[in-house]
Amino acid sequence: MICTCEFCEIKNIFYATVKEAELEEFCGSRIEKEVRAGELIIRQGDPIKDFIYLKEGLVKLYRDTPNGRQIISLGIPKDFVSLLSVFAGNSYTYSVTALHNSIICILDMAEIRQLVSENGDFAMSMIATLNKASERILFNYLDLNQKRLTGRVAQVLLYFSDIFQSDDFEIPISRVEIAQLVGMTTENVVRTIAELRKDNIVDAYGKDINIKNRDMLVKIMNLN
Amino acid sequence: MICTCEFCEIKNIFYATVKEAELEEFCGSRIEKEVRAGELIIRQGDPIKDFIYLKEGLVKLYRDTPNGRQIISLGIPKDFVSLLSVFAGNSYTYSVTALHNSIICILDMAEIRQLVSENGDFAMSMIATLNKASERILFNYLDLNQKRLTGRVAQVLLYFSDIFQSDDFEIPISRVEIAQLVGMTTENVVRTIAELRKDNIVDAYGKDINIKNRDMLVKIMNLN
DNA sequence: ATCAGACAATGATAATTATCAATGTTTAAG
DNA sequence: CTTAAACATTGATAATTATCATTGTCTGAT
Repeated sequence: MICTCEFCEIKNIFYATVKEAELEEFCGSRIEKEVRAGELIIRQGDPIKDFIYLKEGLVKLYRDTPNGRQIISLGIPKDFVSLLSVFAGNSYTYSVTALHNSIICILDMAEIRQLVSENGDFAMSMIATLNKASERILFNYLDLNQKRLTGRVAQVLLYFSDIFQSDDFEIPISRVEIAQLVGMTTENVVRTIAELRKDNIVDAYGKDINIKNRDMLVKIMNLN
Repeated sequence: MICTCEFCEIKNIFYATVKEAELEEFCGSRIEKEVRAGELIIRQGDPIKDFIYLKEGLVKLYRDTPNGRQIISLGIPKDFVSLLSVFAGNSYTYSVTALHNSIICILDMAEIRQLVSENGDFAMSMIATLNKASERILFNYLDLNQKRLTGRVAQVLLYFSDIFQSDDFEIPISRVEIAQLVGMTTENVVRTIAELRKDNIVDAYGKDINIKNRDMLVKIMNLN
């Protein structure tokens, strides 16, 4: 047996739905790959041949337009990095780059398609997962757009706090990238974080963040 | 045979993928319903029991939050009105209301699920369609957020022009709804349209719009 | 037909955010 | 270890957008 990752989401879908023989065949053709922080995993415009799953690490999904770069979302372990457009189009409409050193699992898209076609339960799980992920991204955006800058920054900080399960963490992206993620200028990201520091709501030295007053930060997120 | 709509998207998926007997059974259990302009089709929070397809007319998908209402997208004929969250959650995360008198086709969600499970080709088509629709909505939002107010209004007007295949049409939504669709205030929607009129780019009397200088309108959409 | 409530329009003003400029700091490549 | 490039910071200012106030207009229910 080649698939040994205990908590692999895809494998779990399989276990629930696929015969043992299918699983082995499938696992045999997958490629596990280490990527370094900063390394490009998917390039916007590239043909979609693989289905990519994030085993370990942290990545950003973003797109470049004539008007600048927008970060669409971050991917954490167990996320399908291929999610938008994999079943819809021929080429990727966004890029993916590793933020931390990461391990990705590369599956053949044709095989995934075949599995969807042949295995109804697998298809259902796949639809549900993709549906959930794209809804989360969309609604997150809708939420952001109702907020002012302070609220957006608060939301980002609380998001990271949630990912790292701590009030004390290192922001995995630069100020520039925060700006691209929430749709504001870099200068205003800096200023807003400085404000939060002055108001004693967070400690912030560069990328090190400590949330000192979570209740207030949540209030700011909701009111602005 | 009960399914007689010549251009039904769902039926077409079936034809390509489903046995004749399945199709008849399925069609037998569908309900076709007329809804009047203004009528609520799906209420945010309601349990998801049906899968709804728009045969005729125009609808809006929107959600209400503590900070106000946001229109997520408009649905046109052949759109799946149930798209976000149908396969992901138990209840609708958004509402749907008819803008024009419309005809919807109501299918049993359990039957759709069963078909996905039993019929791989159907599953593939379903994934592709949902994937495409949610990507369109998301990227449309990302586009909007890079634009200033003038650009957003220009984009909306061109969008309607595209739906109605004419430079001369009646906006199907109010100024208030345009504001909810593109994330700006009603006052600024009014002002922006007034600007476009003064600059001789559109004629606008109430809901009647005539695009007089399409090239310029496209430029405004792209530059702002 | 009329009347309340929603919608539309416009101006004045305030609040928010972006832009521009300048300078300090960190980081990665050689 | 050094150095250029990217990143971060801050202030001043301009541009954009929202808010508030007021008035006019349309529309659907009685």
